[in-house]
Amino acid sequence: MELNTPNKNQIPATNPLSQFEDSPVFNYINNLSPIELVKSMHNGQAFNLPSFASPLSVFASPQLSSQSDARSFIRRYQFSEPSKPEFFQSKDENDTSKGVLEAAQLTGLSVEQSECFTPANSSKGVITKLPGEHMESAIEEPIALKYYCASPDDNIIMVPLKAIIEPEMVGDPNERYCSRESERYCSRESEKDLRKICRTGQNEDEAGCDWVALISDVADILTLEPSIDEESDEKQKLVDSGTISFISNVLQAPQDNSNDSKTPNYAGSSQQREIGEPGIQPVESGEQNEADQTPSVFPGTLPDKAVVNDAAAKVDIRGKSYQSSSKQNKIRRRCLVFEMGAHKKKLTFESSSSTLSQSDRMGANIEKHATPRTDKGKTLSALPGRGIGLHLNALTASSSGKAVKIETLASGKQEISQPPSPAAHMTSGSDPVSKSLALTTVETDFVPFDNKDKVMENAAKTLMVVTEDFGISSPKMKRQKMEFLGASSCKRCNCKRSKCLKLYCECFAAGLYCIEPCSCLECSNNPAHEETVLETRKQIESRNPLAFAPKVIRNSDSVSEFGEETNKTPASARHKRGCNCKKSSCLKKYCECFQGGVGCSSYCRCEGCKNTFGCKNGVEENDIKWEEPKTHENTSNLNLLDIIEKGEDHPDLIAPSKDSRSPVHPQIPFSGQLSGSSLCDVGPSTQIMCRPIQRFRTNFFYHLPKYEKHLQVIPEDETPEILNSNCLPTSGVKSVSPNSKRVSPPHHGFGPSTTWRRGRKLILRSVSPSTSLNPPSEQ
DNA sequence: GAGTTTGAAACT
DNA sequence: CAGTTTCAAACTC
Repeated sequence: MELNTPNKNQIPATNPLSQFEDSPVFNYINNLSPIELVKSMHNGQAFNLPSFASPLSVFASPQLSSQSDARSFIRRYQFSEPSKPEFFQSKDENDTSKGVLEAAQLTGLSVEQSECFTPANSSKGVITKLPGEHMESAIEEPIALKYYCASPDDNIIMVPLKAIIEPEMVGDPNERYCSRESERYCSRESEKDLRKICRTGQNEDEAGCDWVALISDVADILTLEPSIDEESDEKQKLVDSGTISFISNVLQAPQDNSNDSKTPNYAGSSQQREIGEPGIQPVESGEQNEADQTPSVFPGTLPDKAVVNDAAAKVDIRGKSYQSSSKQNKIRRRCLVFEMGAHKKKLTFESSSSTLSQSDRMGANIEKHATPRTDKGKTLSALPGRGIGLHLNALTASSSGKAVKIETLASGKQEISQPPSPAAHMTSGSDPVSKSLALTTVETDFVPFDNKDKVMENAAKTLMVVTEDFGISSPKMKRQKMEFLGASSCKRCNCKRSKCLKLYCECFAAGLYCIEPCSCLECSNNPAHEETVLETRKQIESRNPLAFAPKVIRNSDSVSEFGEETNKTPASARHKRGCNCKKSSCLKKYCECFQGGVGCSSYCRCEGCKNTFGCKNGVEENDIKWEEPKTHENTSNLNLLDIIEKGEDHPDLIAPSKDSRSPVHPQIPFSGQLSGSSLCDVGPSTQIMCRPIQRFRTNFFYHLPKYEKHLQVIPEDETPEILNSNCLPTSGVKSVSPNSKRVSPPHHGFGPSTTWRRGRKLILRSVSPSTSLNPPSEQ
């Protein structure tokens, strides 16, 4: 602590007072009318060198390390002004500083700002009122601003999240003492507060909203983080676990993390880099704490990540080789089709945020963050002719589903249950498992594509740990866990000869690049062969515009509100082309209809069909007792079918069938399991975006077969205008294949993104130039 | 995990 | 477009 004193003295000494006046802090203060007068009077005094030294030396924490000097200085510098008057009154500065404080106290905000620059305080100040340029930043980069704010030196100071979501906590006097100790205390408090918030947020819509926002923001940070990760893949993993840990920590009981300033975790290092102070500890320091990282995730890692982003950039500027760009390139891109990005994201978010419940909002938020980020998205979105679509679907969605499912199991109620609602799931605050799972699910959204896989695996592992911790270790559970693990990796192909460039390949068919978990040989379905992939895809689409379209379509007329039963009929959905099963009786996953959880239809040419999901001869499901598989011959009763399907004009608008039958269906292909491919299978190229949160929110689909899971509520009447404009005419295009099989209209390459409104899921689409708008010319 | 079965996709 | 081949997932043991 003694060492710090010289530094702080020296540093300010090198800075002319004029610099202080130009500093953001002053700008900010200037904006505070009460302060303005005082400031003009005492600039020099308030920031003269001696004033910095004394207080700090008194309160400096013994734990201070040289590495944190930079940060210390900044913070000191920030809070020295206000703190001095109250606690270090000395000299003539007193009057000035005090005056500042008093003036500041005239307004709550002023007080917060003027008082010690604790993270909480500062954060609030920043969020509430940002001076000049920072205000702009606030608009453009709210996330960043929430976690750090500019220091006088234009450096970034980490700001705990507490104030952001729970401003009232700022008032804690304890946090206003700006010694090192108190600072650390504040950090801990912030962490606690955040956890607290997370808990309380589950019960409070408003709080929940904030919480969601927080998580979303965190997601942003976390998502971005990998791109600037300077360390190796090993560290990448660390990050992944860290993200999970973060979520876990948020929900778990408060834990101490007193090493905020001392522990050179992400925060410390990044901050220091950011500040660019000598003695800054390299990132390596963060590694030393791999184990500690989890506990410190909150006060440190989170904000750090935010800082790191900037830091990395700045560091690069400074000539340090942190390889941020190369890291970005390292991120594997898996999607073949990409999200449109901001527009869609915004659209989704907005539409969902207005009327949705907390969970809805959460989903929306998460969704919002899940979509467009990652360099992958950036890179690929630029690809011409690519549709808009995010195909993490399977991964995220399925994993979510798994999470939910397992959670239910954890509760010991039923293996494949239908949680009341995602919200309920999230708000069942008393259940740690739920929390953990829920967050795990949510958290997956924060991760970039390939990281998602890793994260999901981590999440799955975490889930396993959690479930085991709670005594959930039955063989069945273990199996489910393993399934979950499998699902976490989304699609995995095992192609040997197709080079993963044919529809045989599930990854390719799903619009995904193959990833490590795949066991394919001579795989060309990777970013390295991007052109080949796209070209091949184009060829396939030219041959069959529906090749990448969802395999299961639903009749729009059956779409209804969630609560309605109108669309619970399997017959309301059908396989795009119908199956051609001969031996499986359409009772195995060989059958795409069965796999998709839909009944065989007149489109099918199956023999000995026993598909109990529906009747291709037009028998309404209502007439079917699903517990008793009903056998029916493949009678191509087109007339009846036409009647039944006259609403098929919206093949891709699928009601979320809160299908009650599927859950009890004796032959549900998935029996609660969500194969990693589930989503992708259905709509890969359909580009239906089933994000984790969506899955999470639509957990009632978990029991549904993979296809059906893809086809969730997309009420046409509620389809956003922007979407409607892109949607097929409601009149629908019924196309008939040469073999008398009706073909669903092409999806126009719309990469639907989904959102929720009034409890229903909307799929937002964007036009993909690559997909033909012409009626499908089914083979 | 190896082998078989199955049916979609691809090819002719 | 029907028939055949190829292919990889699903399934069985």
